[in-house]
Amino acid sequence: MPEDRSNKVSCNNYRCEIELTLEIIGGKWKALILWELGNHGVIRFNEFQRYITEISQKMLTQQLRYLEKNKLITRKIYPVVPPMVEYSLTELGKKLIPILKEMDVWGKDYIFERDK
Amino acid sequence: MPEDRSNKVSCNNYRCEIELTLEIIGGKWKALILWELGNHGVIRFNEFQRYITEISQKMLTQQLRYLEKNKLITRKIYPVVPPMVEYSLTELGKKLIPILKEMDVWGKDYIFERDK
DNA sequence: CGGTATCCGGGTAGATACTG
DNA sequence: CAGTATCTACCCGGATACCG
Repeated sequence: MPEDRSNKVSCNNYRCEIELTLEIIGGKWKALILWELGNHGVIRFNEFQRYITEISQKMLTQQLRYLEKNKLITRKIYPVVPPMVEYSLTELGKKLIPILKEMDVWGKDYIFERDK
Repeated sequence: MPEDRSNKVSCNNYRCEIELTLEIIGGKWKALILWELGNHGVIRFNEFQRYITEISQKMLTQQLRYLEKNKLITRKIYPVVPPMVEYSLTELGKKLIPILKEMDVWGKDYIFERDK
């Protein structure tokens, strides 16, 4: 799975933790997934598809696996028929939410200031 | 220049300001460039190449143009020989630095917690 | 319901050469 | 010094089909 760059983080200098953080929340979907989990607490797979309507099944699965592997979310499987899977934030993942909030605030201010 | 996505930000819902912010600081180099500007104040083109040794000339130019176009940095040209160009943060760009700092802090904590 | 597998196009980023 | 120009490789993400 090419999504998993956790072993090839290009850390050559002291600045690399920003690069690391950006690798984890970067890309088109991961921050949005974390944001929704921050808002709703627990989300099932098909609920994600309703919250983030534009995402494909493949990308959703791929990004959820990436976030799980990097310990930002947990995946809880209920052995029922039909299958039921719930996703939620880990403690590490929860610590990211304030940063996402600030990015949201900055983005709103940016639009306002840029267009003045 | 395909770097410029400012006209095709995929904003369909209320969450899109995170997406917007991520488009602006996302990718491999932009956050790093802003971070260096936050540290040093004013940076010349070839100084960037010393601070961020892995970046190619092409990508540096491309990313600087993108950031300038989106009003996060200013480009000051001195009409001298040899040419001298200085880059610095705009007010909008400066507001981004605290977020980058927090991403740096989160990244360090993440490494620590993840490996426990 | 919650996934996998496979194919495919387009854009990102690298290498190299050249320039005012 | 501070860039352009061009050519190329790779991989991200979309579409579609299938499965336990």
